[in-house]
Amino acid sequence: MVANTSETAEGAKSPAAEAWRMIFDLGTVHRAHVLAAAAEHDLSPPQLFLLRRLEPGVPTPMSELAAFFGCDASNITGLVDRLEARGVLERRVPAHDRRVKHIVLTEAGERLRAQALAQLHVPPAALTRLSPSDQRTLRDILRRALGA
Amino acid sequence: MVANTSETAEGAKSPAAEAWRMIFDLGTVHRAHVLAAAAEHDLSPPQLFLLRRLEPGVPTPMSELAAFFGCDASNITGLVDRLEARGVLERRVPAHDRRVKHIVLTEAGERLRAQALAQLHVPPAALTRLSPSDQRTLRDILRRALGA
DNA sequence: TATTGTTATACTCTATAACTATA
DNA sequence: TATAGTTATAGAGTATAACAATA
Repeated sequence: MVANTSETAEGAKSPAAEAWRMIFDLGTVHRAHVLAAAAEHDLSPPQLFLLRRLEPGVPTPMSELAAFFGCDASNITGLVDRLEARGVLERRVPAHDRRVKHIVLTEAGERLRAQALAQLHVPPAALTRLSPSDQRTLRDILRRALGA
Repeated sequence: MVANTSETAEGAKSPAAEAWRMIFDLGTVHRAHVLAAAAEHDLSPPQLFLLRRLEPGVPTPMSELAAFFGCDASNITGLVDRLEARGVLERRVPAHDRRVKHIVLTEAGERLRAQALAQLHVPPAALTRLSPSDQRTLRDILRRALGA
C-alpha cells in the first residue's frame, strides 16, 4: 500500500462506492455538455434543471420544487420569476388553498423543454462506445437501482 | 404512440440514451447529498469540485482547470482567490513560463479534500441496495466506459 | 503577436431573516 | 399558530471585455 488517501484506495472500496465515484466522473467530465445544452437555449443550468423537473401538464407546487432540489424556497421564487417573465411557465393559485402556487409550463415552455432535453439527454461517447450488450446491461441495472 | 415528447418516448431510445438519462436522475436525486458534503466542510459545490480535481502533489495550471470545468478563466481566479485566502491551496509560478500559475494543495488542503471526498463518495441507497452481483457488473461496465 | 491570468462589470444563484397572506 | 411564498440583503458563481505581464 502506497500513500493513498482513503478515497483513492481502490482495493478497500465496495463495488457500489467505486461505481458511484465513476458516475461522478462521468458527470464532471460532461459538465461542458450540460453547459452547452443550457447556453444554446439561453438557459442557466439551474433553469434547465427546473424545466427538466416540470413535466408537461403537471402543475407543481413551488414547495415541492424546493424540496426536490434541496434548496431554499426563495431560490425557487427567483428562478420562477425569470422563467415566467420569459413566458416559459406561469403561476396558478389552486382554489382549495390560496397560499400555494402551482407552476405549469406554457406551450412555449413545453417546446423549449423538449428541445433542451433532447440535447441534454444525448449520451456521451463514453456510453455509446460500449458494446450493445453492455449498454443494455447498464440500462437494466440502473432501472433496478431507480426502482423503475 | 401517445402524445409523448421525444425524451419520454421510451421505446425509441437506445439503451445508452436511457442509461444516460437515468444517470442524470441519480445525480439530481442526490443533489442534496452533494450540497450536504460541501456545506459540512464550509465549501460551495464549485469549490468542492475544484478540490476534487486537484490531486495531492500535482501542481495544475489554472488554464487546465478552466478547460476541465468548461468555464471562463476569470472564474477560476475567483475560486482560487477564496480557497487560497483560506489556506487550502496556493499559487506557484513555474520557472519555465512566468505567465502560468500552478495550483497546489497545502497540507491543510489535502486533509480537507480527503475528508470531503470521503463523504461525497459515499454511494446512495439506490446503488447499495443493488445485489452484490449487480454492483460488480455496474462497476465493471463503468470502468470500460471510462477506459480505466 | 499570442497566451496566461487578473480586474471591472453585470447578472444569476443561493441562503438567511423578516415579512405578507392564508389556513 | 403554522404554512406557502415573497422581499431584502449579502455573498458566491459566472461570462464578457479590457487589461497587464510574459512569451
